[in-house]
Amino acid sequence: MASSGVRSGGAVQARPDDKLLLDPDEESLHHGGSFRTYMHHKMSKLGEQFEAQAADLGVSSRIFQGVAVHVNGYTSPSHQELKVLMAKHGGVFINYPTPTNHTHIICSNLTDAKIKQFEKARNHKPVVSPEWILESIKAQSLLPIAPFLLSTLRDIPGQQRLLPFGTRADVLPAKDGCGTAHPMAASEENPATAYNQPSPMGAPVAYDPAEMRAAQAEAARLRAACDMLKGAPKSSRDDPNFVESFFSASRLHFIGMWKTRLESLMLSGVIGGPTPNPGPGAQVIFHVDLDCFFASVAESEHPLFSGKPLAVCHSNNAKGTAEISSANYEARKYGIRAGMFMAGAKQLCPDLIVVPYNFERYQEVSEQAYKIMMACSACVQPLSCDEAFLDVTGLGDPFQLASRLRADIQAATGCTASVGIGHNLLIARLATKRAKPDGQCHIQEAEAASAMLSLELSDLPGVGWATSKKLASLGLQSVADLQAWSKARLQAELGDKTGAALWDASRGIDTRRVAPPAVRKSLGAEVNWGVRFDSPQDATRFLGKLAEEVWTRMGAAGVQGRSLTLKLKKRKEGVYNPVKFMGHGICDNLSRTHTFHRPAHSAATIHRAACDMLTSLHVPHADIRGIGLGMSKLEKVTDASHRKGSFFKVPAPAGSADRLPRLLRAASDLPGRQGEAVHHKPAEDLGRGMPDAGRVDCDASAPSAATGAGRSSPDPAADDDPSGKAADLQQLDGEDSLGWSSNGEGEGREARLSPSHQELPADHAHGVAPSSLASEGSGHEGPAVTTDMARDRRSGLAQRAQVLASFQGMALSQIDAETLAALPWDIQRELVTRLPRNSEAAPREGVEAVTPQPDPPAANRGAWRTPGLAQGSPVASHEAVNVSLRTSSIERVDSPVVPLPSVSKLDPAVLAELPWHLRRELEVAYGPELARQSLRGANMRRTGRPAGFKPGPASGPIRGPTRPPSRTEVDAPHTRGFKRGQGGSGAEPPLQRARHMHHLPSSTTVDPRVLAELPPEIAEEILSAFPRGQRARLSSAMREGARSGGVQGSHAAPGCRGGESGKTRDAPSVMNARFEEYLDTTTPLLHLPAALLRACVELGDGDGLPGSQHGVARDVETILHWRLLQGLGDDLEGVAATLRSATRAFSGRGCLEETAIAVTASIQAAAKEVHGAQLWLGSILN
DNA sequence: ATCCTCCCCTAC
DNA sequence: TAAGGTAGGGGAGGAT
Ligand SMILES: Nc1ccn([C@H]2C[C@H](O)[C@@H](COP(=O)(O)OP(=O)(O)OP(=O)(O)O)O2)c(=O)n1
Ligand SMILES: [Mg+2]
Ligand SMILES: [Mg+2]
Repeated sequence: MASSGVRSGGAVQARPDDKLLLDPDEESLHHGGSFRTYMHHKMSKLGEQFEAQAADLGVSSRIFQGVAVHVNGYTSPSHQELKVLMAKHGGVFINYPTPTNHTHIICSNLTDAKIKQFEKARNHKPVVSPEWILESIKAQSLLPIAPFLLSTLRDIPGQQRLLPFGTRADVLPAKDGCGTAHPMAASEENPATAYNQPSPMGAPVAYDPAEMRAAQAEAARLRAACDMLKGAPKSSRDDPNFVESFFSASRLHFIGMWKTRLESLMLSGVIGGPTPNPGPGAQVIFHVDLDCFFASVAESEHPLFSGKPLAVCHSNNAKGTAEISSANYEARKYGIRAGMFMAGAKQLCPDLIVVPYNFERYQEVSEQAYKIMMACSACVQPLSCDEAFLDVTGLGDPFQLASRLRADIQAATGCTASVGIGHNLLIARLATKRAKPDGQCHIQEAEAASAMLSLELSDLPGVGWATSKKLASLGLQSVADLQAWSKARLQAELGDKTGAALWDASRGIDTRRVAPPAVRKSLGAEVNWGVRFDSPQDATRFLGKLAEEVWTRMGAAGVQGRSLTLKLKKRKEGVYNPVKFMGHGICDNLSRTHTFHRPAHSAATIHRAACDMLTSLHVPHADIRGIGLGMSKLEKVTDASHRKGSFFKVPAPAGSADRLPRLLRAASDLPGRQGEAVHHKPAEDLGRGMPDAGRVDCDASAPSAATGAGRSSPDPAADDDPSGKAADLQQLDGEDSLGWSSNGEGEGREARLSPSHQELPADHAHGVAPSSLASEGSGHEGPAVTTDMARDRRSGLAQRAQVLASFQGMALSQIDAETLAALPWDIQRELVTRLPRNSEAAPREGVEAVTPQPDPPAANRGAWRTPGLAQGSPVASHEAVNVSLRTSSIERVDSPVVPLPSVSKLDPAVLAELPWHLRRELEVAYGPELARQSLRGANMRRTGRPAGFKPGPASGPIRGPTRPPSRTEVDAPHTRGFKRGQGGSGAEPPLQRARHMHHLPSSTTVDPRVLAELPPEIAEEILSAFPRGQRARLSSAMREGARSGGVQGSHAAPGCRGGESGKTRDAPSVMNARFEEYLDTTTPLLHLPAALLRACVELGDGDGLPGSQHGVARDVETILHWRLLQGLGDDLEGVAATLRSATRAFSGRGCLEETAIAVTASIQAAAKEVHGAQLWLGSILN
């Protein structure tokens, strides 16, 4: 199978962290490694093991006293055997070398890669063959190493790398299979690849003192000018906006969120989307990676730095625990690595130049590099901000292509990139290692197998510290060892997948193909630095921030989620002082997951569930060192409500035009403001459809059902899927949103934004608002300016807030791509992160390909094939890949947009009662500020609860004693619902607010047996809501599943649906019409009793239900709603009866009976409220 | 067998 | 002083 990297999961290793217990203050600082730099721990741990082993074995001599060997690569005798021999004879065996912990390197055969590796070591040690050990033992004394030195290194170190023709080993046809003979030596074409004098054996040359002083001064200036950490409070204790300020300065946050940003940029057209992979067969793969990316950016902007040891880091404190983010290759000669503490780095190189981060620039460079890569090949798989796979099969000579690519990247960005070339992803990736820095390397298929033998196990992608250790414990030290094991044995030891992946990887086998970024499966936010809580309320508050963050990101991504995970780091017993300043130190990691049976629908919902989980984990607040929230079981937001158009952006049809404004006015006490309606630009609107925004379908004949466009001419009878549900359901398991489609027809239909013909006003780049929708009082109660904006504020860039405000309420797709591209980086980022991709309300004008673009595949696939562009600038190349595309914008110019009042003007109570999709819309438009406002509403109303209702904890949604972890938790939430129904007759506030729309359960979650038990007309209604294929499947499953005859005959086969339903007329189409009606009920709040909805929500959230029962719970809810649709909404007893009958259907299968009973009671109790609720709502709305 | 939860591991 | 995030793969073990 695909051997995408080897991973070992589940293995409970003794982490380096765990053992520090030697040191009461956890890891000891003088080791100089970061928490992530396990090397030291690894080494001491193994040293201990060794000592124990030696003791066991009994030391038989002291021949190797004072000798510490590190065995490199495959040897004979084996790694393990040498280890034993050393142990027996008084030597030390070092698994993980540092410049100082060993005296000799033992090695059987030298490869280029190894030489390179040795060269990089600060003080290289003699490299000796294993015979030295064997012979010494034989002689019973330590023999001189001279005769055993490996010949290649016996001469002047580094000398053998000076190859003829003055070119680097990695760009030349080389003995080691590195490089492909090519007439155009890279050195000619690209000076960057020309040989650079390396300092021999990595011993750093002396630097010019004057230059060095100048460089240090420049670095100091940069650090002083960097306001990233200036004067900011530093922990959760003292910074109320800690989450924001932390993220804005976190490098790991930056690289972690990068993919999300790229995806959005692709969607928005700023960066073109990728195209399908060519079919099966031999492929040529590039792995492109910028050299020491962050450091390189600094070097390129300050040439003074080049050639001097440089690192990117927040702090220059030579005793500190700030982490190195990236070190240039000069610094690496000293052993400096990413992740290292500054203290350790300065120890290795006191003259290290330290520069601060420049995230804006990294983003720019990354984008430029991606544009160039996509111009090279349209088939690009992004891996990270500085790294991607390219499929360049059939695009010409790989070596030349790579040279060109690297040259272009360097020309455009000032940063060098290296390219690994191989016949599969694994080989390409390994080749990059050899190529670096600033080189390229082609490992030919024929030499791949032998190339593998020169690798360390940890060179295999996916083999990290724990896996190496595990393998070592199995006696596997080298790739050759690995190859000697059978796949079955590896699988038995390491698990099925891991074993197979290792087996493949050790042979250079990798069946993956360059692929589009997969649909995201989870989304989370966590903070494990600076987290210190003084009270449980602190923790709860913090969780609130995280909940908002997660909720906001979900909105930006257009997803909902059903599974929430809380992650906690709990200070380990006995560890009080993390070595790292404000770090988490040694912790136990805990997590708890909560599954909603329907997607969480507000920040408050998320917060509440999170608080419950926090409580249930029983971690004292003072012990919490890290905390995070993650959402999984994601679904694209395809709710029917979203296809109805947005109240806030759509030109309201006559008659209904004032509906929402009125609602909003009621909510905000603002006078109507239609007069100030904004006319935003008729820009290219790429994102029409909701989830598929990125896929700009040029095929004019393609039905736009998915985008809801078809609904403008509703003709239920004519359409088998009038409700559009089919489209929705398909989207749920839809491909991706980037326009990669695995069916190759994407060729020639690949659509990108054409550069706008409208000239962008120069001011745009300088932050002048493109629209007049500036919020009044954009001062402190202005638009939601979140997370990264905190930095801007501190920077005094208030202007940015205005720019952002001007985009408020717009969808990404509505913003002209050039406009977006011209904006400053962080504004772009903010927009891309915070705005919804699409305006659900966008007028449904067509997107037409101006030119059909019957591009020949090769041209479309890039490689600068486009005539006239062969020498073009990268930008030109990029444009060449674009397919001209224009969006006709009918009536857009005149579309009035309802202006949004400032958040603080919104009445939380009204917010709380809005149908969730409306609230969601507002939240997406406003950003997290609105979520906060909603939260206020929820809390406010909660405090107003009637006496007798069990109050929650003082300051937050934490509830009392929580459910036991495993079983019988089923009744906890239902009990809650029941109690609420009983006691909360009057003003009992809804914790979850009313929603009027519901997902139809996916057909796979509708149990046919349940359907079969239902009254025929209900079952029929439900069936009819599914698209034909699923309907057929369900109904046949239903017929088979139904044992008793009653329902059997009443459901016709798909073809003659309704024919036998016995119900006089064309039942389905009537029902469909009803369904349409339902969907068109834009303000169901007016029609459905709020209390009833609330009761549904009680059931709807299904807190804590075992996953297997969620589908059933959904069914119950769906049924309830169908009954409401049938006009039974006022007949509460009837609804309750329906529910009871559904309950009967479920009972005996051991689920939900209690739930249903509880909800029924709840509904009955709620009935009393209905009248009052209607009056209340009515008063609000009029 | 398959799913679910709670981890662990890896990569950037 | 200093910003140790994010997402996916995968295993163990229990529930169904
Ligand atoms: N532990 C890490 C690893 C990476 N990065 C950031 C800084 C890097 O510059 C960037 C890219 O990661 P790479 O692994 O590609 O490392 P470099 O590009 O710095 O070096 P190389 O030349 O080895 O690719 O990600 C980081 O901050 N911390
Ligand atoms: Mg890199
Ligand atoms: Mg990289």
